Amino acid sequence: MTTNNMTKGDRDLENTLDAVRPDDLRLEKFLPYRLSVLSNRVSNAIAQAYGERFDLTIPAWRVMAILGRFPNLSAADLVEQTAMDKVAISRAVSILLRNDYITRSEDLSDRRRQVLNLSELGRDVYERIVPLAQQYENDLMGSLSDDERRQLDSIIEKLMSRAQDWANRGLLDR
Amino acid sequence: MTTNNMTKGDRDLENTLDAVRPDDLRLEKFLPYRLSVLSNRVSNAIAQAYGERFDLTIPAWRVMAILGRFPNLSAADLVEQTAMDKVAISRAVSILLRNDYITRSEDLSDRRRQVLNLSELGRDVYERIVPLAQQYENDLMGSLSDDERRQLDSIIEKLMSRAQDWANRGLLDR
DNA sequence: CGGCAGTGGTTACAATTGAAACCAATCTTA
DNA sequence: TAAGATTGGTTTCAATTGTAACCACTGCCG
Repeated sequence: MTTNNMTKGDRDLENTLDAVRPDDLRLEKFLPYRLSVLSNRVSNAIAQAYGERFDLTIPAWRVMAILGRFPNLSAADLVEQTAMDKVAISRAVSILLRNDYITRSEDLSDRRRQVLNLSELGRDVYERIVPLAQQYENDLMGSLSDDERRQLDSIIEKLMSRAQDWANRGLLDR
Repeated sequence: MTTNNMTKGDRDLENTLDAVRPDDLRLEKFLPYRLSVLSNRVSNAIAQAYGERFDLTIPAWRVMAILGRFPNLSAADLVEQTAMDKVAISRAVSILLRNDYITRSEDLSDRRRQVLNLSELGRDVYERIVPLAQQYENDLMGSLSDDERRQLDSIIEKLMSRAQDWANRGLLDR
């Protein structure tokens, strides 16, 4: 999968959209590219729905989604749960505080920590968004067969852990 | 947007990470979220590889990937091929020109258009990146079974077209 | 105790991205 | 052929995001 065995002459022939060189990269079939396009399309559609209705960014909504299930978390706990970074969490939290969607209280046993929770209002919003989110997901999943749905789960899991490996010890030499 | 059918008592029980309310959203199983995390991990790893070695952003590399297969395209053609927007293309092109990876020439039949091509240098780089890109892809795909690989292709296609529909006529009322 | 390494969280600043305005060339149509 | 509409492409400005520095507090070790 390394060398490119074409002559220069071959190449010169190809100056229309139909010409495809054998060893070229077919971007539209390249997994990282497809993932990125797919993910952006999905995220943008959903971000728009959240944003319009509730003045929430996606990171802010993620924080709510976690706090909805797991009360009394600190920002550091959220970092762990969401794979978002410190700063993103901090900004999301400040949006949510501004909207009165969450409350923040001191942790007396460690005065650096701040314990976060959904407020009454926040829980209301949470309970209205969850079905909306599920509707989007159902709509997506609705385009798949049962078999595909099952496989997708395991596929994502595998790809995710492989990509995670890259992040730790980089791929290749490096 | 007011009611909340849990009692306060219910809620107070749940202050550990193990507590899960039945109708909550499980973010870690939520497809849009997983796609986003996966795509970011993959893109970041690859962006780093391209960037370090060749001073290329991902958009810039995408432009090269298309020009490698399809010579003599204009920026507008690239927009069509890549699903990137005008501005992103324009910026990518200017990076590539600065690096002497592509050439730009007037289209005499329409003096608004500028015809783009890989330069000699650009083609060299292209031919070195293609195997690198394929190596990343193979590594990812390597974690899947043959069956999964086949399915993934069709799954992505379906999800993509569903998400595309959203972009056109928005999901739900709106 | 007193210092100092590590943690929780925010702030400041630079780089990236997106939206809209913009300029120049072309096309349309009267 | 002149006026307005359209297209190709760039620039500008605001919003978003990432990185690094930073402050306050805790915990550890002498």
